[in-house]
Amino acid sequence: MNIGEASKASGVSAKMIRYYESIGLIRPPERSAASYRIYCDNEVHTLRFIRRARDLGFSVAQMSALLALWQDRSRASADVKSIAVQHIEDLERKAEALRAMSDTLKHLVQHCHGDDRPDCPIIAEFEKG
Amino acid sequence: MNIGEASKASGVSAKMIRYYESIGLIRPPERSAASYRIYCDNEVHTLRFIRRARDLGFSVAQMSALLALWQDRSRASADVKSIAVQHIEDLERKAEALRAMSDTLKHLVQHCHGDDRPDCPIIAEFEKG
DNA sequence: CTTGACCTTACCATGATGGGAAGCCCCATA
DNA sequence: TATGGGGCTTCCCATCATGGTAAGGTCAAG
Repeated sequence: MNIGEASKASGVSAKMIRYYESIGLIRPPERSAASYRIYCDNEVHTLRFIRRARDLGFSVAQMSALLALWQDRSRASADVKSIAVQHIEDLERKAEALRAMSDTLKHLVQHCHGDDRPDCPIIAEFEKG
Repeated sequence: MNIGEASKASGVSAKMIRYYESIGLIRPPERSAASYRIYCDNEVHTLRFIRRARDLGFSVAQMSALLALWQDRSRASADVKSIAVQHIEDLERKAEALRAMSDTLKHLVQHCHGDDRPDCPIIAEFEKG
């Protein structure tokens, strides 16, 4: 299977597959005589694992840890859980920060008449001492 | 006022002040004989404006538009409002995406016993076909 | 054999920020 | 007056995950 097919089968772009290989997240695959990367189902399986983790916002470093745990038959589920819990906290902290910004802005927007006049509480807020 | 003092007075790091200048968000200030940047209250005022907008998550491009509107005495508040409304939508979309990720993960975490056993629905989710 | 689709590597860009090095400058204190 | 420490300058590099592009090799179908 060429990289294009592996990409389609896994949902990870060819570009990112090469990138993940270059940073050591995945192992270099076999190569054809013409230096084409050749993937087997096993590797596509790994790529799908990566895609799912990535879709949940895990960083490359976290994915690397998760992959190691995945391949460790004697892993403790507690180890996986602690990575996930940590990540949930990160996600919630970030979501909360965004929410706080949008709440502040919504408040300002509500008080902006939004017409042809220059008077604007949003600008006033940014300008204030 | 040197860049360090302007930084303290505005809450924008010296590094970022130089960066904002380099990309044209702010005008190059006067220079001393020794090429030191010299800022006056006016410029610090602008920097504070920038910091407030940045703290609400506006991009440099948006801040540039907001600065132009700020300095335009005949602006329509509708123009400011529309930038803000657009940004609120962006923020909410991003917050929602993070929230969705964390909800999915929380669900998985709840079903992970998190002990010494390798059995783990989080890993299982990433692995599944 | 040609053509088009695919692959390879290598480099550049994003956005906002920080880090660091090399060198110059200014002020206060000994 | 000399010196030391801290601040300033520019320039380059790194982040993080991703995309783009260019130059060149390869493969398969017609």
